[in-house]
Order: sequence, then C-alpha cells, then structure tokens
Amino acid sequence: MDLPGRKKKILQAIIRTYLETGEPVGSRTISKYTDLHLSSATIRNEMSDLEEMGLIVQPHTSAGRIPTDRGYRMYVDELLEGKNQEVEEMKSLLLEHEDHLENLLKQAAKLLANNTNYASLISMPTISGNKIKFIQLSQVDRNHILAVIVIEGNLVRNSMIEVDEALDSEALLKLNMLLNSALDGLAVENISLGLIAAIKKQAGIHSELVSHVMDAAAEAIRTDGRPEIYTSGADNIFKYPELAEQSMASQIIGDFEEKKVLGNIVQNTLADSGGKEGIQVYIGDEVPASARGMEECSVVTTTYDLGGGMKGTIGIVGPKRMDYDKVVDALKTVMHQLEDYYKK
Amino acid sequence: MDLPGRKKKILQAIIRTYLETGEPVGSRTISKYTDLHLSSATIRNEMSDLEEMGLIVQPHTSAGRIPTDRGYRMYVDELLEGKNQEVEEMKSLLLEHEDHLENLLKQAAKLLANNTNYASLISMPTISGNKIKFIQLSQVDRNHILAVIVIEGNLVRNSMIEVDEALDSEALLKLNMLLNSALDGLAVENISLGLIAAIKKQAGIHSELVSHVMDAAAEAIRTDGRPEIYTSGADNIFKYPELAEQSMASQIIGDFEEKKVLGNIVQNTLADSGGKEGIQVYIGDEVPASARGMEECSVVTTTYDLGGGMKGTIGIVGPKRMDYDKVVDALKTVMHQLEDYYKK
DNA sequence: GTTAGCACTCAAACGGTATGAGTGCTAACA
DNA sequence: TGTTAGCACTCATACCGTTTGAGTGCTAAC
Repeated sequence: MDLPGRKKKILQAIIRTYLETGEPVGSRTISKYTDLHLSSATIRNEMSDLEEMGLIVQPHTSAGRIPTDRGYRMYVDELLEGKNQEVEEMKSLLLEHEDHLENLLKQAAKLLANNTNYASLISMPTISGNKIKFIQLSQVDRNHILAVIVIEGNLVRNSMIEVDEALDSEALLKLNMLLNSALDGLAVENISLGLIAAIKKQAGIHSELVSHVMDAAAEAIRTDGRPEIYTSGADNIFKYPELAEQSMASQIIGDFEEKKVLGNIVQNTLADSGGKEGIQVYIGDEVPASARGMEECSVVTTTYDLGGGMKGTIGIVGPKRMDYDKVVDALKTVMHQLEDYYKK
Repeated sequence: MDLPGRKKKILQAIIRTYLETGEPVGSRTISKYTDLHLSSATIRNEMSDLEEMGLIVQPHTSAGRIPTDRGYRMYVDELLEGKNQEVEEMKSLLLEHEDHLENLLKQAAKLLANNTNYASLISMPTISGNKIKFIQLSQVDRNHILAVIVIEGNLVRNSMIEVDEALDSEALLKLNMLLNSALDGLAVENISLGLIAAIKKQAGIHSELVSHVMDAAAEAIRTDGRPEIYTSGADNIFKYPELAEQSMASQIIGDFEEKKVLGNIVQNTLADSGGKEGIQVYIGDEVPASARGMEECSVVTTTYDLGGGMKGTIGIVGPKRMDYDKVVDALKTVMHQLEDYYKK
C-alpha cells in the first residue's frame, strides 16, 4: 500500500501523538500539531479516508481516532525514522564487569527494562553446532560418577550418575579415552544409534554407564531446545492503563512467569531472523505462538550472536503504543554491547 | 491475652466468614452462623468489645467488621484447627519422576500455587556444612582449564579458567592430587588464607591457577548465600481484589521478579525456624525485611531438609484473608514429599 | 444477661442533567 | 476542485440528588 504524502504525514502525526498521550486524537489537535497548516475540517476528511483504509478507528462515535494494528504496521514499516534519542546513558551504564554469562544477561535485561519502561526478556544463547569438545568421567565417591561434558563455546553440563560399585581408576581412564576419541568434535544431534551401540560394545561391562553419559549429552541439547529465559520489569506494564487492567495484566504476568509463551517468541525470533536490520516487530495479533493475553501488546525482538554459533534473543514487551524508535535503539545498543563484550 | 470462650467463638466465626467472603461481616450473619443461638444484638455487644481490644475494626461506620492484623494473629495462634481439607489431590499429584533438583522444585512450586490459588516460592537448598568432596582440573583446550568442584550433597560447580599455555598432563595430575588431599572434607568457609598460601607454595609456577580455583570455590558459597528462588502463580494475586489493585499488584509482582525481598523472607525463615511445627506465619506488617508493598499480604513459610545439611524454604504469599488451614496443610504435604522423595 | 425495637449512618446503586470533545455534513469560498 | 467555516448531532464522562439496604449503637423491656 502506498499512501499519498499528506495522508502519510497525517497518519504519522496521529500515531505519534497517540503514542505520547495514549488517548484518542482528534482532528483539531492534528491541525495544530503538524506544519501542514490545514484546518481541522480538512483533517477530518483525510481521517475519514484513513479510517476507510483500515489504518485508524474511533473507539466510539464521537471520539478521536486511534491506530489499528494495520496502522501501527504501516507506521513501523514506513514511517519510522530513527529519532536518535538519548539512550546515551545506556551506552555508559551497561555491563559492569561480570564473569558469568548468566549474570551478564540478567543485568542486561534489567538495564533494558529500566531504560525503556517496558518489560524485557533475554534468552540464554543456544548453540547451533552443538559440537562436543570434551568429556570426562570422574569417580566422586563409591556410588557416584560425575560426567562433565563441555560443548563448543565452553558451555559445561554435568550429570551425576549413580553406580552400584566403584570403577577402578584404570577402567575409568580407558572409558574416558574411549568416549573422547569417539565423540570429540561430533555434533550432538549427529550421534546415531549405531554409534552408541558401537561404543557400548567397546565399553564391555560398563555399557550401562555409557548410556547414562549419552543421556546426559542428549539432555544438554534438550535444555538448549528450551533455553533459559530471564526477564525484568514485568511490573512496568502497570504503567500503561490498557495493560494494567486486571484480566490483561494477569495473563501477561502469567506468561512472564510461566515462560512458555516467551519461549515461543524466542524460537520464532531465532527462526525468522530476517526483518529490518535484524529487528522483529510483532504487533498485537502478530505475536507468535497463540500467545493468549498478548493481543494488546507489541513485542520487539532481535537476535544477538556471541560467535561460535551461540545465538540468543533479546526483546521488549509493551503496549502497542510503545515508543518503537526508542525500543529499537535500545535493543540495538544492548545487542552490540553484548556482542562486543563477549568477543573481546 | 486470653479471651473468654464465647468471645473466642465469635471472633473465630467472624474471621472464618471473612476469609470466605472477603466482605465485612455483620452481627446478623454471625447470629445465624454460630450454634450459640444468640441474637444479633448480643453479638453486637460482643463485637463492640472485640473492637475495643483491637481485634476487629469497621472499615466505616455503618459496615460490618473485619479482622485487624492482631485479630489474624490470634486466629492463627490460638483458633486455628486443622480442618483436614482435601489437599488429597496433591498427595497423588506431586512429583512425577524428575532427576534434576531444579526441575523438581519448579514442579513443586507450580503444584503448590495451583492447589492453593496463592503465589508460591521455593528456594534452592543451601548447604550448611559446605564440605568439599572432590575437585578436579581438566585441560579442555590450549587456553582453558575446567575446574569442577563437588560439594557434599553432590552439588556440582564448575568454573572455566583461562590460561596462557597448556599444562602437561603430569603437572595436571599432580595439581589435582595436591588440591584433593589439601581440601577434601574441608568446609569451604574454613579455608584460611594461610592454607591457600601453603597450597600456592606447593603448586609452584601454577600458583595463579590455584588461586583461580579457590575463587571458584568461594563463589560456590557466595551463590549459596543468595540462593536461587523459584516462584509460581504470581498471577494468582489478581484473584483477590485487595491485592489486584494496581499499585499493590505492581509492587508484589516487582518483588516476585526481582527476588530480593523474597530472598529476605527465605533468609528469615531459615534463621528463626521455630514456629508451630516449623511453620512460620507472617501477617501484614510482620513480613520481614521491610518488604515494600507486602503490607496487605500474609506469608506462610516452612523449611525443608533434604539431609546432608541441605535446607531450603518453601512458602506461600497471599492476601491476609488466606485460608491458613489449607495453606499450612499444603506446605506440610509438599515439604514431606520433597524430603521423602529426595532421601529415597 | 439477653433481646426487641428504633433512630441513625453511610456506601453503593440509580437516574437525570450538564459538559465538552469530537464528529459528519453542507454550503460557501479561492 | 480542494479547503474551510459553521452547525447539528453523538456520546462518554462527570456531577448531583435520591433511594436503598446493610449494619450499627442505644434504650427499654423481659
């Protein structure tokens, strides 16, 4: 759809002011707000047209207009122009020294929420390759063997395996060598049943132990399939009346705690990370994964890439009338900082 | 304070009905509800007395009475009697097979929230002894050494250490033996500076590596100091009008996401785990740790003990007019199951 | 000590009346 | 033909007085 310039400007003006005030905007307001120097009557005519096109609606007969989902869509796709606001502070604020990726991400989420006044989410990176780098079995006590598995990107998983009796250190050494030489450099999802059988055979009496280790490896993927998600600022939704209403808030809060819906959003973002400059904007019903209760929200996400195939999602959840410019800027800032910080 | 029997019964009746309805209860209601066969006028006189004692109040002149914090306190301390409700379902429901403690706890939290219709919290157990059971360094690649530390109770921590150049396998073996013999069985908080210096000395050129390992061990305690907390059913608060009100809800949700306040509650519970049968009830202002926004809530907690010095907290957050009987039952049920399950 | 009766209070619900923001339409104007 | 002023109309919201009903305190009688 291509709008004539004037309608474009008017739509832009309507949405801009609506973003600020959250209240239906009338023709008179626009008449004064724009530099078009048109009377309110003329604006009314144009508005009438825009309404016919499905870009704006009146909540009731004698009210001003508010954007529809399609209206927002057009705004985001065509009328958005970096306003270069002061997300400056973030640039300096972010990332006091933090060793653990987990804490770094939590901090980033908090920062994002505080600076935008929306709710933020951030997922632990998944590893695309899933190559196994190192495996080690250790005897911890008589009945327990600890399996440590290091995956490309230095992610560590461990699994405590219960055994009937202790292995002697020689057998342990052998098993370790066997596992390492068989699995080193292999992508976890490529481990075939045949390979497992072969290893088991070589392991002889310890075949049961081996299958436990394989289970742990499989689990390492499984937890990557539903990556950990950290959130912050869920309470920010109460700042926006259209979300603060009980049934709405209840559902959103539920989603944020349950994390199932958020997981879907993350999956979606990682899957179709096309979008303008890698930014995804979901408006209202566009929010993926039949997210009950998210109909009144917009979700903006992007993917960060820590190298080594480690990719995660950061995102913002807020009312449809969110400050898209600011949010996009903030996301980009955090994304870049995250990437720089980790690569250094 | 000791109340005469009749006043006791009346107070109990008032609170009971208020817990159910959430609305101020009048004299006529009580007159019919109790088996005392007293007229509403008599009840009114008694009520007037109870009000003078600070156990109940009227929200406004011509309204019924609602309990004060002190009223609730008395109810909980003296008038509560196990009603043995149907928390039956929980007994069968709980705990489908789960290997990971983390998942087990998450599941328990969810169950608790679903069955009570309040918000639940559950903390990862802290380890009181903190005895080190096993340490192992492994060369993962040229520049990384993985330190795995197993603590009594089979909790595993790992820390990736960056090094300038690879150690030969003999040196690694030596270091491992050195660390194990020096630290095995030692409580982490008992590691003295002197001991560290001694180990460093013996480690010779690898002293730097050793200090990294010690840091990781220290970190293992640190994260235990602020244990992970899982929550569920925070959205349940919207079921209770007195909590669903915006400013209130916003703060509670904030607390649940931030987890700082919850952490204080957990600390508190672990500290003074006295209480009737180990159950702690905090009513309104009694909630520990200057919990902003929790004034309208009651918090019921207890401590679970997985053996081996591993203790954690489970709790329920709800409106003051919560069904204390049911909540106490539910907490006990989950606590016992948790303990049984883990010990088996 | 208990109860019936009565006057009184007050939140909440109800209904009618402004108020005002905003519209659509028409007719005049450039 | 596009723009504008003017006017009648709509409708959510606020305001105000009235009614309703639940509940109280007090008093007098049992």
